[in-house]
Amino acid sequence: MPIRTRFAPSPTGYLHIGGVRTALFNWLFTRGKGGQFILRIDDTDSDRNQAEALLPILDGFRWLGLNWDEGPTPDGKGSVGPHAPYFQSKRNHLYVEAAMKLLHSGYAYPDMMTKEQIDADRKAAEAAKKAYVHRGPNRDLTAEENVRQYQATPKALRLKVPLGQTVVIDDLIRGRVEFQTDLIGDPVILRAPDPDGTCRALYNFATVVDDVAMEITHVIRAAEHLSNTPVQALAYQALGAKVPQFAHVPVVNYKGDKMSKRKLPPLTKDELAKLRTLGWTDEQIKARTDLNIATVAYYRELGYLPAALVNYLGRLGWSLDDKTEFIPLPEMIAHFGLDRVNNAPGNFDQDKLFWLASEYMKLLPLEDKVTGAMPYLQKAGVVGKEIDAPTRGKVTKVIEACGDRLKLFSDVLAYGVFFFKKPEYDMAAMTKRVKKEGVPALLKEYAEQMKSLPSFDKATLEQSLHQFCEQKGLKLADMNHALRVATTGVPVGPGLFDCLEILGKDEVLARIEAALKMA
RNA sequence: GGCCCCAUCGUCUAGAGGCCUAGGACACAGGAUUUUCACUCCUGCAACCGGAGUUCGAAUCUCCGUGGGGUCACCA
Repeated sequence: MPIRTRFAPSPTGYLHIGGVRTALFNWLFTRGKGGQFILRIDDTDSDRNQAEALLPILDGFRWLGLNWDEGPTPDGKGSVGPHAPYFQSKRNHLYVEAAMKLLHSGYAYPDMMTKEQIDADRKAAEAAKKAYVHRGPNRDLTAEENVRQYQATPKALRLKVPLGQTVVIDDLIRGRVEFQTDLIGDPVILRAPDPDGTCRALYNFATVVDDVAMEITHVIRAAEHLSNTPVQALAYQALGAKVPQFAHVPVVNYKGDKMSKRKLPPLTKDELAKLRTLGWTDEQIKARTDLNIATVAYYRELGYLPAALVNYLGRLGWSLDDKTEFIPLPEMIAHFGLDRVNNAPGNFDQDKLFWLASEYMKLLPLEDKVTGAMPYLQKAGVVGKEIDAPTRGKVTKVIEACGDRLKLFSDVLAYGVFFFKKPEYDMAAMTKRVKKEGVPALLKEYAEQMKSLPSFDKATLEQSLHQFCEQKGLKLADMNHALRVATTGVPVGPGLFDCLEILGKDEVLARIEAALKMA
């Protein structure tokens, strides 16, 4: 039997880091074993703007390279696969059907107790410091009688939890976990009818019905679902279906707290500042409620390589061996196994992700770096929408000059905006490097010399500056700093001679002149 | 509160009784190289939650604590 796993995101409008990690484990597991990975949309309680809220999730998956064999169509409007539709909101009739089957076979019963009664019982149990275990009176009636009552007055349908049993879950990550059925209240599987007459299923039941229908063999999900598992296992049994293998992966924390998708941490001042330097306006930032350190979109906007995020997330809670950190996707697919997934929750560490991003960037071909960095220059407004050959050529040179300094695509702005617009002078650096005793005169003199240079390539420039310094009895560093700040405005950047060559003679001379006016 | 899960450097992890003086990586701190920064290369800092037990021997097994988390909905 082929391995089939699934990931069931809710259309929330963004792809959460923790969710991706879980999805990735599912995906890796099937890709390594030749199975199928299914995307099923868990939209039972929200039907408004569904496609719109789903798209960012599908886009995120595509960006990361996590493809699905069955699930929604790329536009999020339809379904592809033998078990369509893959939207739970479109599958309610199947849940009702399954619930009716359980009612007729005596595994489920209509609960005639009123909400008031249940609440009172619950309070009484709490007062007595005992666990409240719901058992509706109808569970002791015959199936025929329950069917009759349900047809007369449809109420919420509950699963009849067997008494005095032990449910054993052999979890692929946790090992053997046992639960006593006497502590599990009869769960509602189908709600009482809505005003319009539809009876909607509850998550715990819908999931089981879908997993059975879609022939899911391995349920790999977040550890928070472990407590739901016995109820679901009971539902499988009642349905007469084979219980799948379960694997509960540890949750992802952030600074020690759960990186919950329900309470996304707000952007910090630094993170906001970062986006602003990329050319984002406050309105644009505010409009993107999905931008947040816990969402995939945030890293995408900052110019992280998707391969780095995948590598990072794959290593969070799973290890290949005692030393390997850099694990490209093909290797991860080949070696991933649930047996090496950790039990303890892990903390999401932006530093390590950043480091991996730089490692992947180092290996990226120059052309790809150019393509990846271009949108940032465009967004900053220093490069037009249409990229002509000279522009692309210049950007290529800039990226090349940036070298390993470029860790994220957005770094092109940090290290290279001044190639595309007049420098914004860092006054502290100006004071330190240019407005110094004797420096303006030296700059002026060297500028004169540059005018007569036979060519303005970096080798010639380097040689000429060395010569100049030697004649003047200066250290190269002195002129270097002064020239850098005078021509780029800032104290850090690509190699000086790279900068000068890319800027070109006319621009360099003009900038030195401008800087001297300020000095 | 009941039930369930978890517990090694600040962080991610290796470790399935002797290979552990606890290894690697990120971060951090020093240093080397260098025209700044980045890269690279060295070096350093830094952990088995506590207590009993089992054993010749325990980070590893057992029990009891402690701490953290999850879950107990006609939410997902």
